[in-house]
Amino acid sequence: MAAQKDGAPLWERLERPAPTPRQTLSPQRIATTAVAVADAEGLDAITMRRLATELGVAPMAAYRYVSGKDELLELMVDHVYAELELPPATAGWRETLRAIAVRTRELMLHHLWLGQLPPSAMLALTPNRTAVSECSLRAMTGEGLDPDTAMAMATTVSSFIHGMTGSEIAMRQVMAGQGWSDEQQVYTSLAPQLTYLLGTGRYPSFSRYIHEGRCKNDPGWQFETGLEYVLDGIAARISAS
Amino acid sequence: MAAQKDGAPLWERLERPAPTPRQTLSPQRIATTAVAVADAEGLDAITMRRLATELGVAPMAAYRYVSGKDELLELMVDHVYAELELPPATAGWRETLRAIAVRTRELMLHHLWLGQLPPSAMLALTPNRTAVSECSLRAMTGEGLDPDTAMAMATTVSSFIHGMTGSEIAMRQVMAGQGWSDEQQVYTSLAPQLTYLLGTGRYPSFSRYIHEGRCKNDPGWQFETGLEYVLDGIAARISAS
DNA sequence: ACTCCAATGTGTACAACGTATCGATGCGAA
DNA sequence: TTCGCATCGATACGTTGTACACATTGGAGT
Repeated sequence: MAAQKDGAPLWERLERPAPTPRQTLSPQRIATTAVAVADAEGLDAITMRRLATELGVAPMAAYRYVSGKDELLELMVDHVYAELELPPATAGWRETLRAIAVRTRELMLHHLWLGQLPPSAMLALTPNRTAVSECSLRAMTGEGLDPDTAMAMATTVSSFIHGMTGSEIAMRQVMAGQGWSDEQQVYTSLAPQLTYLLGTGRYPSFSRYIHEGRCKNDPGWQFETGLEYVLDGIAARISAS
Repeated sequence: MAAQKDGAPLWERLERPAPTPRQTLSPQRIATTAVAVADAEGLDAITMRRLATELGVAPMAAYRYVSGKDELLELMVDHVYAELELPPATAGWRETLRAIAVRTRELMLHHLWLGQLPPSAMLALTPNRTAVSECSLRAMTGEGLDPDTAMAMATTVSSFIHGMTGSEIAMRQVMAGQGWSDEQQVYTSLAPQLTYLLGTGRYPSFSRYIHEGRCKNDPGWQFETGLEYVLDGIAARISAS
């Protein structure tokens, strides 16, 4: 618990003036370099030691600013979510949710490690992340919905985003881990698994999709198609009330 | 690569007869004990060493059956997905998808570690897991949809399931990590973060939900409500075609 | 201008992890 | 019985997160 001189949460500590102007280290610098490393080499490259060397500093130095690796990840999450540009308050609920969905997916694809976060960092209540929830929640309550329904709708879209993009990221991750660059190459290099399973003849529909599907290589199409399904379902409930 | 005497995938190796009847160890026994440990103490408790002591065996013994920790996780995943009872082929697409959704959620809540899997295990193509995909895919193709659309619809529901249940699990995980048992206690013990953020006044809609929402403590309601939204959206597309 | 003290970064250390390597052992075929 | 191989044991290495104690610094109060 080296980081907190009192019990205040990370974000409150962050907003009061820097304790001392001397520092070669700061939460900002820690966050940006950690994000740079994670973007370039994946989440596994994020090591307290690696971070320290990257900062030109002793292994334990960063512990003055984050209480441990979990808080480091929270810091990174909040840092990248600042990139996400929120739609204006004048936009309709559907445009708002769609924009947030598309941009969240882009954000996650720019920072693949967002798909591998441990539970604590996954639902960490960071300011910039909460701002996104606030934005979609406001869009729904503007339709005159009660808070519970509004939240359920926003959460539904959010769950779809993270589920869909999460598996898209997992796919890329596995690809990158093997050095496969082409997505078609995955289906042929994953072949030992795939051809065996399909060869059992127990998965006819799945097999048919593999052989006849045309959009296998386009996660973007799957994402936007599915997103419209979800938004349609929500729209039906709104117009019905 | 101690596990494969040839390059065959895990599941193919599994189905040919046991190499030798002597063994005190077997993939089955490894899977069941590993799942038992993970269920009781979380995924972090799954250690090759811990697994070995639990099996009453030397630390490296299990490497004879799985090539590493990743394959161990795949084995565990496939093992628990065998529990999932699939709806009959006679059921309609909506009943099929709903049943799979509800039961997948139950499965994940019975095995919380399913929400924390690394990317490789997350999208691992295991037999029992593929059987689930096959089932929902068959339900959709039965509606006369082309393979791509059928897959997009099945994937949409699947993404919703994993996104929603994933964050529900993350919540429980954080609770369990702190020893909080009551869910109401989370909202008051998460207070340092929450009250600070809400105190800034920058999140009015979010704040209103926290204070006025009534279903905050019922993830089951959120799940089933959101699921109906998603299914409604899909139904609209099916009847429109 | 000098002192002091809290804030800051350093150095060392430990337990636990995944797993490579090699040696011991015991079963089944000959 | 003997051979050979599948199986399991023992030991070891490099890496991880982080606890702990120490050195250093720079500004506030005298």
